[in-house]
Amino acid sequence: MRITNQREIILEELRKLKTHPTADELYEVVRKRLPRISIATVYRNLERLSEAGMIHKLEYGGRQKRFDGDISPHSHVFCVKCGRISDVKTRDDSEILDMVLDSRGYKILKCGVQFEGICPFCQQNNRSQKD
Amino acid sequence: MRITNQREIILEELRKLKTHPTADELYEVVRKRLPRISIATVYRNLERLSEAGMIHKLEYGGRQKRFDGDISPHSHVFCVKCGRISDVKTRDDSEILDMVLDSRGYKILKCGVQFEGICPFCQQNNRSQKD
DNA sequence: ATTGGTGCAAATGCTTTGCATAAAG
DNA sequence: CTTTATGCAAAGCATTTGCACCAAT
Repeated sequence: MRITNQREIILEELRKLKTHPTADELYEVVRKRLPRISIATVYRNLERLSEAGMIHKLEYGGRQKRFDGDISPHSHVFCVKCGRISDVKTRDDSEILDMVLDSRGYKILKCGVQFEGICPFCQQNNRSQKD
Repeated sequence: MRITNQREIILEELRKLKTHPTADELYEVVRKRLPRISIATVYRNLERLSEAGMIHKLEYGGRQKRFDGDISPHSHVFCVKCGRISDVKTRDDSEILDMVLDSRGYKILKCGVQFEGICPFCQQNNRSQKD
């Protein structure tokens, strides 16, 4: 994979953010350093980087995809009100595969626990940040 | 929730299918019984029914949502090649919440294990059914 | 009678693509 | 010099919405 300026800065900025940004949120951040970058470039690079396993693509709640520059093993909670995603610390992940009794002939490549809940902000406000 | 003909038949047909259909796949099936039904009605009802907990909405892989008329506790595998979703039998689900060490102030509403893999069909063909 | 649901078509919103140009190796 | 990536604008696709009409309670 060719190292372009755009690719480098996208990765760098994503790694700085702890917010699991959407593509357009990251685009706004990257734009401060590369004002002429296209949103298409951001999408294309996030795709390439996640294929390469250098970042994680998070798909929750049927909304916008979110991206995580931290690829160390951890789980996520999705706030059903505002769509925010946060980290969840859990015990060892590998126990999960031991739970499988019948996978119907699938070759299982990966597994993960996904949580849904209400984030601290929405608990206080009893409504969404973004709705 | 009012019981309309459309709503009844959508639920009935979804419960018959073991394939975790997308909204448009279900639309094609329902259309055989209600030729004048609109895809919007299918979407609206799938939404209402899943809010009511009568069906499950499955969101995997950033593709089309899939729906499951079987709400008994079970997990799913998503085939990364063709997008098919199948059931996975696992041991008791409640152990998962016990795995949480730190949920960052979120009130956790639900949790689930998600698996990704290659379905038997794609293993044989070494390519996707739909690509 | 009143509320909620439907069908249709148009709109939305996120994401992807075609194409000509530019940069990387 | 040969890929591979970029920027731009347009297209794509799943889903949602506005609105007038219809049906269920």
